[in-house]
Amino acid sequence: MVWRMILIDYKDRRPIYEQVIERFQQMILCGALKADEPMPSVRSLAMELSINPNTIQRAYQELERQGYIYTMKGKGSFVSDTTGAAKAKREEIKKELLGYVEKTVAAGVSKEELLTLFKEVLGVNEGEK
Amino acid sequence: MVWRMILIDYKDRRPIYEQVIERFQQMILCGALKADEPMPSVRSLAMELSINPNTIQRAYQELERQGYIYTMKGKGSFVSDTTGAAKAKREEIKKELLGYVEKTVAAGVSKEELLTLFKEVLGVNEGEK
Amino acid sequence: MVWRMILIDYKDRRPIYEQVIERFQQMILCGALKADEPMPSVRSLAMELSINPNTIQRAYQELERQGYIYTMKGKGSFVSDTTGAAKAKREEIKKELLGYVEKTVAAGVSKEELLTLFKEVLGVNEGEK
Amino acid sequence: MVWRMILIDYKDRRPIYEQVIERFQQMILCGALKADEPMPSVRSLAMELSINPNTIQRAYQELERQGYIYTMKGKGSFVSDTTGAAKAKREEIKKELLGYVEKTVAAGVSKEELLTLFKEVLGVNEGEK
DNA sequence: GTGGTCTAGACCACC
DNA sequence: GTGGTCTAGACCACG
Repeated sequence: MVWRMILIDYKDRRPIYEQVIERFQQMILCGALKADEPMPSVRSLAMELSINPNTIQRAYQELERQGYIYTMKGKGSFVSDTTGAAKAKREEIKKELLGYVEKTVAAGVSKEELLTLFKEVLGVNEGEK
Repeated sequence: MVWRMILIDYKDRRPIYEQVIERFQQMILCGALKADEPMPSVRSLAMELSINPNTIQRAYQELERQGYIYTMKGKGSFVSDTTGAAKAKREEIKKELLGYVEKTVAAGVSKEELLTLFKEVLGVNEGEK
Repeated sequence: MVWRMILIDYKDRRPIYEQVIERFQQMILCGALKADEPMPSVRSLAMELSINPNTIQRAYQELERQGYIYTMKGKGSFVSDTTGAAKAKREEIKKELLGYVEKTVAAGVSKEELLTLFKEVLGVNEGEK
Repeated sequence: MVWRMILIDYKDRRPIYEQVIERFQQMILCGALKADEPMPSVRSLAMELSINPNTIQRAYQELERQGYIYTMKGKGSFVSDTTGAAKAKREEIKKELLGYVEKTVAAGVSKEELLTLFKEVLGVNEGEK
């Protein structure tokens, strides 16, 4: 069962359903969940996570709306083909990053300093020829 | 009047008082507001932003609790000396960045790709001939 | 219902929300409220004490910030595990005591006299034949 | 000038006039200020402490009401004879202590533990014969 | 049902 | 004038 990879952080300020959505997005985009693979049923996942089924239901609805999964009545939900969605996701990341950088720079951190931080976190040494 | 720099985004999901807090944190950390400078009074700022005084009050209390401002009863609130706090803030940014990068990588974006994005956003051309 | 133990003293100069905070701190630290036990809901406690829900809400937020309780959105607030916090609290008490003793001594009361007072109040007869 | 001993703590939550009152009470009770000695004038003390004269005025009024000083029109304020007041003060301390101890015990600290703390703070070794 | 945010308006103590 | 507290009542998101 892959679903054990879904972890709820109750200390997180974000609602549970949003955490579930994000986790599935990640698993689908990174290829851990392949296209047309079946999603766990709402009831079973809810039970496994000790969460209200309504919450899972809401997450699935949103995932379907965003095109990550599709639903076949009476059969269940399945992973969509998201080869095209990856590009959209990258644009989203860019946008998010931009907003974040703006805030950081506004707080008085120089761009050079920020870049150094990025490299440090990513573990990239560029000085090597 | 510097306070015109406080802008409320009603489309933002975050509560108003949190936006106010963040904005003042930025202005104080980047040096736009100097130590011992008076903050606008709760009532006046509330009126200027067309916001309830209680909301501003709450933001100020949190700013005081975090050490960004201090208040003298009957006189008003003033900017604290935060020369030392800047370092703590940078550590916080680092942590935030780390979490963000983890999420992005989890979604299937390679570290190299991410670094390229960073440089693009920061407008830094490093390897350039 | 344990909540009847919360008593508001309107003659007390301190604000209501602070009294509520202190009372719960005591009950949690002395073990009257066990970890993971549910706190009364904001609305119900407010009604029982004939107090505005906002005031209780403020107390709960502060208690959460101080780590005495945690809250699950839509479900309620619960008592945190504070086995470690007890030590910190004792240090705080020591500090408070020190300040108090300093003031008293500054007013001209001798240390010996003070100690006698302490014993009297605590009901301890130590040197007794 | 003895008045340099008056220190205002702006971080203290208590109002300034109350701090002034307490400080003078201490100095009078411990004998630093003798009976019939002149108090500093409202204006001069206000100027020295960079405080609004109204605040000093209020403190003096309260001190007079409590019998610590007396005022002669056109001449100024003077320290009262407070040999009898010392006893009253001690009773007040007892009461304050009692309330404090009650709170501490309510928080789960044992009486024995508290007494040990008291001795430690007071620097009294009683084990010696 | 729960907690979280916000408004409008009031009263207080302090300076 | 200032900040601090409280009330009454509303709306929202969450489970």
